[in-house]
Amino acid sequence: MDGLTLPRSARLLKSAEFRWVMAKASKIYPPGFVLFGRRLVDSPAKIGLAVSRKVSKKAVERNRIKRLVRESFRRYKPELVGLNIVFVAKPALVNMSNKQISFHLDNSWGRLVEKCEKSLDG
RNA sequence: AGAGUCGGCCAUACAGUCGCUGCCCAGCUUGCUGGGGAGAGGAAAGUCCGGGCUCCACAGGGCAAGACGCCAGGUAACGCCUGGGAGGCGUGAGCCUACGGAAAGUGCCACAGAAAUGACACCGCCUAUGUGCCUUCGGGUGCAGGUAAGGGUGAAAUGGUGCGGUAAGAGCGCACCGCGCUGGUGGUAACAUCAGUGGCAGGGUAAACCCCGUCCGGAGCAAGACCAAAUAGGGAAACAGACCGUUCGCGGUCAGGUGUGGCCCACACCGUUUCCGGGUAGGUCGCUUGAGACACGUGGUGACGCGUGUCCUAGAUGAAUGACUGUGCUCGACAGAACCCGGCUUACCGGCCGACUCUUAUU
Repeated sequence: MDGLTLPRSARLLKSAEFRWVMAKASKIYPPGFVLFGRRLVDSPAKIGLAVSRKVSKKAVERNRIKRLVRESFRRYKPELVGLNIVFVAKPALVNMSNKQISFHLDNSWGRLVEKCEKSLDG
């Protein structure tokens, strides 16, 4: 069970960190959201969330999405070492159930890792 | 038992594992580990009112704009709440009311109707009055004139009913009701009620302009206070290498570093250090002890006030309160704190408690 925690050191907390990732990121587009990934040597896996009021005007909906993302990221964190990730939600997520969103998230982490490896080679 | 009214309360529950954010204690490597304990709502929402708090402005006062508008009270304050009055709805418990002014002025009111407010004579009614005609001398009828009782129109036609009165009628007179004025009585008041008096104001609309009265400086926690990298620029001080001159203020000459270049020359750039002030990223405070919660007592019809005791009950900031598993049932609605309170409004699966009303039946 080691490593399945989500301390603040595993979060992107500053706008500078967000800009650094977005500036030169590998992107994948699963249904309802976008993942930006960028490799940083000697860094733990880090995630930053961006769920704006454009996605939903209801705070409950936005919280629901963020909680699902954090939970999925927490479980897959050991496979994502050295990667800084930014999650950007889209309005389509509101109409999806918790199970659907979790399914798409769980499938996306691996694809993001592959994409980053490729861009590193190229 | 059924139907209903009002008030209050709850918001899937329990257990286990993992995860997140503050707080307290201990340890060390000072941001981690271990332990303990806490962690969304009745609306946290809409941001529609009122206040606290912060900064700015401000001698005093006025205008404008806006809100409010029966009376009294409660409150920090309110556009809120409580009690009362008036009007309306309901068999009732109860509920609803933007409830000041239309004899200050302006605007608007289709159509219909004879006439729409300085009212009006279409039909009808009248023959008392003036006059013409007819006459069987009873009267009949035209015109003038009188008449707002009746018909008809309209949202609205100078108050309603009855009696008297009259040529027919009319507040013309009278009684009761309505309205205005004056006074008495009850009530803090709104208002109620009684007596007198005037024959009687004249449609609606003020959530149309408006008039009267009351209240109101502006911006908001991204308020505001503090700490403070890197880079550029500002100010001050010290040190400015060697030599020469000096009127002791300084002046002159030669050097230094970095970059370009194979190198000399050359070209370009640069005083150094320390401190000060402003200030960006970032950080800290504001930030949860407060018009506070609960219990008891007490004053008040009540909103609420007072007294005593006990308690501390989220504080995030790229933004915490979640995930999984199991069990139970009525199968779980609307929905997530963001400086803090008091209200209003809107959303909502349902459940529980208390008081009361109506209908029916039984004893």
